[in-house]
Amino acid sequence: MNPGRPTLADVANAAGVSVSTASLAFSGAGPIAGTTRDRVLAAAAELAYSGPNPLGQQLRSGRSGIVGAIFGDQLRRSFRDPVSIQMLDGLAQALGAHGVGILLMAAEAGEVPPLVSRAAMDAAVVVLCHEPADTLIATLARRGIPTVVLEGALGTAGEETGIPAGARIANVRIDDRHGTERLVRELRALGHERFGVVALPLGHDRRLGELDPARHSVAGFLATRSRLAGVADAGVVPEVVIETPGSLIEHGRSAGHQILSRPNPPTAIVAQSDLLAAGVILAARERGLRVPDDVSIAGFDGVDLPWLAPDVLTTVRQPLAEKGRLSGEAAISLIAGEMVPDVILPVTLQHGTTTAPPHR
Amino acid sequence: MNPGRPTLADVANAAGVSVSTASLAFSGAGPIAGTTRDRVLAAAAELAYSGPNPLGQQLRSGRSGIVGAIFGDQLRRSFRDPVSIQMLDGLAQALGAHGVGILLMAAEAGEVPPLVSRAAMDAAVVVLCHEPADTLIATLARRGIPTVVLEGALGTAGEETGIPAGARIANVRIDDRHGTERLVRELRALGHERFGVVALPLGHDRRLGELDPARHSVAGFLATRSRLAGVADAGVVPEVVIETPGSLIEHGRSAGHQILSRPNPPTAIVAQSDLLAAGVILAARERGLRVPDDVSIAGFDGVDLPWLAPDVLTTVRQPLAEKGRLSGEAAISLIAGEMVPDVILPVTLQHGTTTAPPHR
DNA sequence: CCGGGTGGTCGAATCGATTCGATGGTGTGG
DNA sequence: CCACACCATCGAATCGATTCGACCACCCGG
Repeated sequence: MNPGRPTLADVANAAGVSVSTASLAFSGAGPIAGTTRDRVLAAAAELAYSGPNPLGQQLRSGRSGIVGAIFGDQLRRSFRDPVSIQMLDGLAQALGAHGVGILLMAAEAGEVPPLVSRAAMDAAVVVLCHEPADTLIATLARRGIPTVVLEGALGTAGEETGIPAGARIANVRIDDRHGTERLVRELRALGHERFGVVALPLGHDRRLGELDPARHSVAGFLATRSRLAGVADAGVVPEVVIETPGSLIEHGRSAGHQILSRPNPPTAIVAQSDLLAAGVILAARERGLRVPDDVSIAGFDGVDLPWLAPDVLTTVRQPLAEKGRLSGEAAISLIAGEMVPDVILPVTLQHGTTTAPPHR
Repeated sequence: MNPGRPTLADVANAAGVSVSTASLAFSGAGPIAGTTRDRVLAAAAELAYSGPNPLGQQLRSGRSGIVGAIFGDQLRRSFRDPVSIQMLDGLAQALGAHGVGILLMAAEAGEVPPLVSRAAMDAAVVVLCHEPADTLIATLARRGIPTVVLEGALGTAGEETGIPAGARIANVRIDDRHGTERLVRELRALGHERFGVVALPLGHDRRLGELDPARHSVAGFLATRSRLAGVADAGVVPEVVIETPGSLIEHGRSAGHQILSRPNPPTAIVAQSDLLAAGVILAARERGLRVPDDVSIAGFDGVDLPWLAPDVLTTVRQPLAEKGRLSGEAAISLIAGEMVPDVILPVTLQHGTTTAPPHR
């Protein structure tokens, strides 16, 4: 401890009042005479006392004033995707408005970072971006920390996941299934019949390449991952599905090359994120293919990609900052002990210049 | 407070030992019989006690296990620049290795966010990216919080800035002045004589346009902002300096258009960041200018810009993750009460395809 | 057989604040 | 002039853990 730093008791002493009175002078809770308060504040200034020690307040109140935000990868990678950042920004705004801080944590590859099991938090927001998070959530639940799960698996509520029954968990997600379905239906309406899909990571193994048939059948994949269940809903079975290690441009680029180097490649490529789609577009450009004349490419998220000019990506826009804000408010409500209903945010189709009828 | 959550006292009670013994069972500090420890742990499991309450530990130890990271803008904007993110990633790694968490704070336009004056932190890292931060640093100093300042003004140590004398402050910066000088010298060696400069924000007002002569003369500007003092060191007085509201692609693009639309524009444009330089390149492309044949463009930072292909930016690379790591370690040392010497990291010139001899 | 050392346990103080109930004093209304 | 009420202040308990010094019993060596 910083030795010699004055405490409230020192200030009270110097001001000639009791500790409880000095406390009132700072908190303003309870009646106190103006002259007394001034005397206390003067004494505080004299001693260079910079206000009540937050640790004492926290122990007393049982609140740390902190919400943990847990991301599913190294920050360097998570934050290269504007999706995470816009989310985080919305979250920061909502929590900041309540004077609550954000404790940043990165959970690589399904590990549970020590901070998750040890740090003081009033609530947690799990932002894994499409990775399973059961052990993480179970750890938080065991600690009794209310948790907001973003885009979590559908059956988060106490199943055989090791998550205790009474856990206070709120879910926030977007209607990605419908969004994808509408996108794919439009592509079909344009005349496309053969599709390629570039998918976000399906597990913790982070591989790049065609769907591993030993672990996921195309059908099973379409059934379990809601963002792409919409593909099946639109009546499409993709010719090829490439799994990527993350939502980054270079992964999309590699996947794009893999798809476009096939003999007679699909005429439409649906990527599970905008960055992946941007990578596919770069790959197409590198192969001398014109977008959308030779191949249509669509993304998902609706983030700004100014450098993609002159192309404007056709995509499904989700309200990212809004999602962050709602998560923050859900966390605040959970802390206040309120029940929080699950939220499903709508998405909107956004037409760009990267999709068109197939060339024949 | 979460009512009914068991405390160490409850566990001790259930195990039939004293509180102090129960504490030893968890912390492992001090002698304890194996059988006793097992009994305590069993009782803990029985009661669903998930380990000592961090708030209690924190008060007792006087440590919160948290370091604040303060950024100079909305997170949404700060984090669109890979510079901040790589820094943050290095910081997270260094702090994570010591079990210390990062509390994220955004300080817009010179304001001091409430968290800075109220939240519990053992140290702070101020990452303002070239904005003045005196009031912020003074606030932290008044609270007795040791602080690491990145790329701070040169005279941070207790001047007439309102920063108390005994403040424990460490500075980490890069040798940007030399880096810029070397870059500009190379451009001159290539034959360039007329330069344009795209600058990062100079104050809190965040304007876009030519240097406001009422507030900064070109000479004064070159003298005070170290990253560009190097331009003067190289013996160059730029023909035009455009001030931007931030390090973003679109700002660089606007600035680029402003410079390139002049009659007889400069042959070389030096941007104070890679994102700004990328924006200038986009502007040049939009105007039908060839880079580097018609205009040479250089940046600063050395971040990956895969989407700029086929161009590869000529730039000055700074070790960003390393800078973050060192800042984290500096913070840890400060917390431990050690003195931390200022650090100046070297930069390296990185040749790309965006600079060449001027066209005549 | 006795004394010293030691390993294990416990009680109590401590960290820094908040808050409740009690007390004393003053002012006002009847 | 008395009594009631209310305002300001204070003392003490409390939040949940850590840690220091005391203590007890046991073991071992002399």
